Amino acid sequence: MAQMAELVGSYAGEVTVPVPGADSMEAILDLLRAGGGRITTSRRLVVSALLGLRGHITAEEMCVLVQARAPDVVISTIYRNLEELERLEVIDRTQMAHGPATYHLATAAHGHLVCENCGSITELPSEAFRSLADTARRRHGFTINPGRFAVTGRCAACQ
Amino acid sequence: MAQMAELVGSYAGEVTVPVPGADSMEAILDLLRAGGGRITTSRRLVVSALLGLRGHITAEEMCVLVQARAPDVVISTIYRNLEELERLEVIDRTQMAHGPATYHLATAAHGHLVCENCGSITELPSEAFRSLADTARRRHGFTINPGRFAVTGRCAACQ
DNA sequence: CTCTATGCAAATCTTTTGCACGAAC
DNA sequence: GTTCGTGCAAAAGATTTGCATAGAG
Repeated sequence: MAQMAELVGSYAGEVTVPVPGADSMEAILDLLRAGGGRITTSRRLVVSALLGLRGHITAEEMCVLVQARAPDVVISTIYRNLEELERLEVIDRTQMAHGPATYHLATAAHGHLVCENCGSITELPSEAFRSLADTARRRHGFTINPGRFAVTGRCAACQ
Repeated sequence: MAQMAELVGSYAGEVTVPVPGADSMEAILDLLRAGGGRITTSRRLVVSALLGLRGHITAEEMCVLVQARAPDVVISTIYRNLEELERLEVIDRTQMAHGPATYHLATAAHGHLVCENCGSITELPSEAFRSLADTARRRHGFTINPGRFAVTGRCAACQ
């Protein structure tokens, strides 16, 4: 998030296209509208909950939050809302070891993909490191620091 | 266990305890026997299937393989066998995005955890990078190279 | 008015669990 | 003989789907 601010800060303020993920209510609603989607109460509440969240959330937890303001919303609607937001790349879905999947805004970039060939840098959300971090901790008691190291490989252009 | 894995490289070849993962039929069966476990037909077949496998496998796929030789083995037994092998750290379990979890031998180490503080190096199985690799490819068309970069952080001793 | 999203209920898929019996040691 | 693992059946947990209707544009 801090890194993100740094990198984004070098642009002028004109950019309205959310890259890589939308992070404001209006930007996300516009994304939903873009493909003929409609803005419903449940969608507004789901997006609102996501924006007011620092971490991840399960579909069931989201359902509880949404139902606090719209009791009639049912969990299958929550799943459909989250599925659509994932399709739009507004959120990422992470399958937990045993329990349910968790969802989170796809904005905060913490890791970096560095191309061995052209040196280009691509930001990667910290959630992408969750599984790696879990394995390192569980098997070795090692705490990784995704913001500190570069993940090397070949970018799309240099394959 | 975690500490042992870190130190393995500095020992001479006398060590017979399989660290970090067992990779031969007898070594794994010994591990099962160690805690009072028993060697049954289904366990033998599950271990055999794992050893003759290059990649990952789901519980259901494993069940099919085992049933080819022992038709009466039921899938709950497969789950229990896999759970036990995971507990013994013979295999790793990876929860797939949507479908079922997959299991694979925890032997091949490809990545490295490097402690920022003491510089110690711990090997990490390439499977630990699966989720990271999938995200990088799916979202950015980027192919990571787990063997080439160091994952930094704090080791158990330097927390 | 048209077409999408929702509520509700049921289905599906994966994994877990209780229990009595059979097998390993 | 004791203890552990298995088969069977049922439960549990998470997610998806069909369908009629309400609601957004």
